[in-house]
Amino acid sequence: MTDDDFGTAVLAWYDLHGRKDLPWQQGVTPYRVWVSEIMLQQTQVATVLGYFDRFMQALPTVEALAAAPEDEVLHLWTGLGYYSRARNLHKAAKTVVERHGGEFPRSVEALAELPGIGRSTAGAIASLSMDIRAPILDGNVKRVLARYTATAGYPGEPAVARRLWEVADRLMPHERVGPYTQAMMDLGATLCTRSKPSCLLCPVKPGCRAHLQGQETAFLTPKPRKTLPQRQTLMPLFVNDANAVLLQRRPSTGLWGGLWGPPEVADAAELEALAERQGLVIDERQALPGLVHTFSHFQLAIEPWLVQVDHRQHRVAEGDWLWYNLASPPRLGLAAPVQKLLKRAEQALKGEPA
DNA sequence: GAATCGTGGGT
DNA sequence: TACCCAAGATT
Repeated sequence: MTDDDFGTAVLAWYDLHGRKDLPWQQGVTPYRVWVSEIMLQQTQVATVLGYFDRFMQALPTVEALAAAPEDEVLHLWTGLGYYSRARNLHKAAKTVVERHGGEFPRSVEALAELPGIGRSTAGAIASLSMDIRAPILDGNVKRVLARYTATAGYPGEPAVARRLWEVADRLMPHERVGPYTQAMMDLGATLCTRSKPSCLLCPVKPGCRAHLQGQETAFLTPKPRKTLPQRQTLMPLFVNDANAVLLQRRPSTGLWGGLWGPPEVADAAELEALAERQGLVIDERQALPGLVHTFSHFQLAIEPWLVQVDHRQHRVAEGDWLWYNLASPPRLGLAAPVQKLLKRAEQALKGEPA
């Protein structure tokens, strides 16, 4: 197959078998495509389906997003993970409104200057919503191209990535760039899967070096793994008589950046000291069942304590602290395990067994 | 170049 | 079960 044949075959396959009914493919605009692409970074389509429409309904335009409080944006992102994506999205929206008059810049280079938009996401936005010829290189496309060219090596290595970008650029047609971009992702997602690829149905099988060698699953080279470090933390859930839990805004960098959560302490003594500092008089406390959460790069053991405090004694927390009312929760960002903890605290307060 | 950043699904 | 890793970007 020639390079031209590749694009032609991929597009013909897309017209018959590509996905055209995803929410962000309806009423295509740079804003909708941008939000979807950010949500889809390292996140499966099925997961994003539960977030995209709700986000768009709450913040239909880049102006609405730019004007929204950060807590609202993080609230809409709650449970989706990689929360810096949401903060960067918010920041980029403000830039688009304030510096570009509410219009997205119409080049990959300018798009990639916005926070949270790298080369691949910029290529996706440009090709899908602006008809600009710019390739993408996400997990799906990496796999398709690594197999098609039998490119060995872990793509995290810059030399391998550089080579795949060259291939991506060389094989991209000059017409119908939007459908082509969508087609490449669909090909990787539905046919050229990590295990058991459906080569029989593949439009570019005649030119696929990996298939010709019978070595499809030898690509991609997997990421080298290390053993997960273990961490441990104590999370006191201070509850007042109104069934509100004391939460603290976490720093914008690091784990769960910008979200709200229970304070973290190393031991019981530190818990006492924290209560003292906040003017909280402890009525009673009990340990709730522990929680072990596995992240990509470490494992965290959370020991939650339910600590009921005397409402007549405490003063209202301010600044980075707030009382989170379980009955009427405010709109702010919570990490998934924190949501789980709050639910657990609510049950314990109702007297239900843990 | 290596670490960091979440959560959920597939094998 | 224990890994792998998904429409990656940033530091």
